[in-house]
This record gives sequence, structure tokens and C-alpha cells, in this order.
Amino acid sequence: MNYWLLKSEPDVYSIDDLIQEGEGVWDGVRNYQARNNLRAMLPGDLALFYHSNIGMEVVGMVEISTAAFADPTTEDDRWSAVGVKPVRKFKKPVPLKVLKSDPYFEDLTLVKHSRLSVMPVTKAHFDAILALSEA
DNA sequence: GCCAACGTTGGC
DNA sequence: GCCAACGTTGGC
Repeated sequence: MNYWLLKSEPDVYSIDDLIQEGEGVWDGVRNYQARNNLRAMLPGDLALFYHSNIGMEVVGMVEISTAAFADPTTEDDRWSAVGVKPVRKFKKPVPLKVLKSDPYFEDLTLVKHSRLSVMPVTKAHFDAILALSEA
């Protein structure tokens, strides 16, 4: 079981959009490192859902429902997509500001490499963010 | 709206 | 294969 963080601009695709759909396709990734992370995902893996630009906070948790397949938004077979299902939306989202101000998260990729859109998260960090969402 | 960080492209 | 130019992302 692996843990991840998925980043999306909410005015393009938000956690509410995913909840409304019931199941979504995480596509449109055009970065090799992010794509490699998508390809390492397995059904049942859990991911945090982060809203970039607007909100700038971790807003919920999702589950990977389908392992990587060809990205349907392009003919180019270099790119991959995965299926995702909502698990829950946080009552109390966890702002980037909080993660940045806590030394515990200084190695979190979201903090260190803010441009990567699909990244692995350690179980410890994952659990700590869940705990903050309930604090 | 700006700009730093970073990835990609293309000329050499 | 290097690197300058350029485009994009995303925080501020």
C-alpha cells in the first residue's frame, strides 16, 4: 500500500467535481516524474487531494481505483492516467501554510518541490495530515 | 500581477 | 551534449 498526493486547480477539477462524478480519471499529466508516480500506483492506494492556486490546502482523501492506463486526453502514448474514487472530503482542510510552518513537514514534496503534481507521501506524513484534518 | 523555480526546446 | 531562450506552474 502506497500513499500519494494529487494536485489540482479547483477551478479546473475540484474534489467536489470528483465527488459528484463518483469516480474520476486522473489525466492530463504532462510531466515525466508525475507520470512515473501515476504508473507506480495500485488500486487501493490512498491519495491526498490538494487544491493549488485557489484554496492552497489539502481538501480530502481519495482512493486509486484503477492502475495506470493510456491517458485518454492525448494520442501520445507517453502519458498515463489512473482511476480515482473519493473517500472523504475533509471537514477541516489542511492549508499549505500550516504544512510549511511545521518543521515536521519540511521534507514533504509539496513543500520542497511545489511544482510536482503527482507525488509520493510517506505514511507518517499522510497520517499526520489526516490527523490535522480532524484537529 | 509578479516572479522564482523548473521543465522543455532547439541552435550550435 | 551543452546551454540559452522560452513556456508553464504555482506561491505570494
